[in-house]
Amino acid sequence: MGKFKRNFYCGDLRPEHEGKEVCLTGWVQTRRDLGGLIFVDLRDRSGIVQVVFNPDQKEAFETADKIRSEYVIAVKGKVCMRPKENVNSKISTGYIEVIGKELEILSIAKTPPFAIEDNVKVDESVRLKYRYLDLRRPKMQHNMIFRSKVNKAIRDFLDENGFIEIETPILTKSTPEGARDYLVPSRLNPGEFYALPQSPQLFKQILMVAGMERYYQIARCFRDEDLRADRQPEFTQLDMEMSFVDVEDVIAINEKLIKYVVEKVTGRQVEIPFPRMTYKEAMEKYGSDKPDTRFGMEMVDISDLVENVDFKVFSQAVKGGGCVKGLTIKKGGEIFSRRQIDELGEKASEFGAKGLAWINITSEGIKSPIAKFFDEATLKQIIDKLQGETGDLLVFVADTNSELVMTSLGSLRLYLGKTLNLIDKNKLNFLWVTEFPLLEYSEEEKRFVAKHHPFTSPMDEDIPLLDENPAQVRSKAYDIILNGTELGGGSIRIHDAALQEKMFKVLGFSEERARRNFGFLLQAFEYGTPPHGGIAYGLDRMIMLLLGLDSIRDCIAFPKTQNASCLMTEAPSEVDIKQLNELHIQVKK
RNA sequence: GGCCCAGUAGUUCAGUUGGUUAGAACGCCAGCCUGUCACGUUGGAGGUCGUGGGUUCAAGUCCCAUCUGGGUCGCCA
Repeated sequence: MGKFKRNFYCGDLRPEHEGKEVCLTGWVQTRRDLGGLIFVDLRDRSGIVQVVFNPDQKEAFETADKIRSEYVIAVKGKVCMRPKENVNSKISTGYIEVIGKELEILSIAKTPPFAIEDNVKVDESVRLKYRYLDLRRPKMQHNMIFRSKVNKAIRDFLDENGFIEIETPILTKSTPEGARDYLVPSRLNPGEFYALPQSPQLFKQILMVAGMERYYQIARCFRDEDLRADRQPEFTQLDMEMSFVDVEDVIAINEKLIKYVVEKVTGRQVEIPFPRMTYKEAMEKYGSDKPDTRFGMEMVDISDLVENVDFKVFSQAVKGGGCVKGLTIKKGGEIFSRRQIDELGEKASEFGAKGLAWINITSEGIKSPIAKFFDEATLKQIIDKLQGETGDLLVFVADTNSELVMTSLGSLRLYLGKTLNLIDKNKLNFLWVTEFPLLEYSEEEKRFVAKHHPFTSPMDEDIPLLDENPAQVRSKAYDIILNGTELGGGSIRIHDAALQEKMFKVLGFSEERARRNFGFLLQAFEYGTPPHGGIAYGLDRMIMLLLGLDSIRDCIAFPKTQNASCLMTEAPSEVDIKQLNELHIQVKK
């Protein structure tokens, strides 16, 4: 440290500090050299204040002549009111300025590749390479501070509610099912590997067996899958687990948690309880298991109306076990030209639909390539069911595969919501989606796989279906959705060893394989297991949404690129042959 | 693995049907300037046009391959 000790932050200075001798430290934002007078905007974490140097203080003035952008300096000076005509109302310290008396350069700086200011137009790869400069920008500092506050609020609430923060291993056991593991070779055990955790799932359940009752952790998780704007290979979960609870208990405490955290960090009011929707309802109305309820335009099923019409695309879809669903685009007929309606059809194809039928309700009557297939009464029934009015455009997807109808039309709904600006960005729409299917059939593996994970409990009344119709079994799983994004999900777990073994059997695990992969859990369950359940949130994603960011990378200090590399450290990189030898690893070239 | 977009000065971009010495803005450097805060003003420096190959008398521009960054589908229990 230099000669002076900081006693004030730049951004904190106000008229009330007039006359105070202060010592400031920070980075030079800009220097404005007027010849006989030098202005320096000094920046620290708190903000910016203007420091003036004039030739009366010869030594300081001469030093001020030398400083440049991003030099690190210490300034001793006096807080003065600015003359009225020189007030800068754009900055919070604009009524005052500091008359510099002494100046010390603590560190010189190369010219940065981009200006340290918000809204700077610079490619993200440049920002990532010089992340330490990017993080100096006020917006990024705000994001990091916000994130820290979220963490603190979470810890405060959970601590207050009897949760214990427990760390679980990073070097752990590879498990099949789910995402690809990151592997770590073992030096002491040739040919064997640890895996980095995809989540602390098994450990938190074991902690329940261990009698911890209420656990949480802000845990780093790793998944070796392709990246997205909201997906990083290493990410942070808020992980929770509770004993002696059912679905309602988990939901209740989590609503309180979210209310507490969001109100604490954003000041915005959150109404609880949150709305709920079953998986079935979500799929049928929104074509998604994470519906964005910030706008309407719900899907309407017209299968019953068109089962026997002449239009074979519709009737055969229904008869073949599928369905026909439609959306009402309010004033869509006025918004979209014929050509744009065709483009909408192309969009629908991209989303997997075989085609897009449409009915345009114009003031001159119905315009539609399919209307001729319906008698007057049926047409009226369809329009009535979709609450179509003059000017509206009704669009339909039909298929023998109901799920395809729902997901493609659901994607089209989202696309329309975005392009037609139907989404109110100021809303915070929390939503629970419940009663997820326990299993789904994997065409790739020719067997049932767990929709959530293999430890999720079936709903009690559906347990008998496990044998006869596994696809019908609903689970005690729930997702928490915010504005159409999955914030987190969890479930009540199976705590009965026999049921767990049955579950493995349905999943096609041999007893041997179940033992090999999860033996420790099954064994633990034999020693007195409380009913338990929990949830895990994608914390980065939650922070991204609360900050209104487009990318998760903007709330992670050192994120990775789409190639899962770090442009600053240049990881991953090749390693010394000596290291490989110690790890008993040979690289295939 | 598929599809789409981008890559030209430190940064953000322009660059015509292929044709002279590749431009602009901001930034940077130097001079002048005592009330600036997007300081002003005068002058100056700065380019393997992502990389490799090809077509051509001639390539930033056309073709092929490849690398990098971003978006997206698959994938993400």
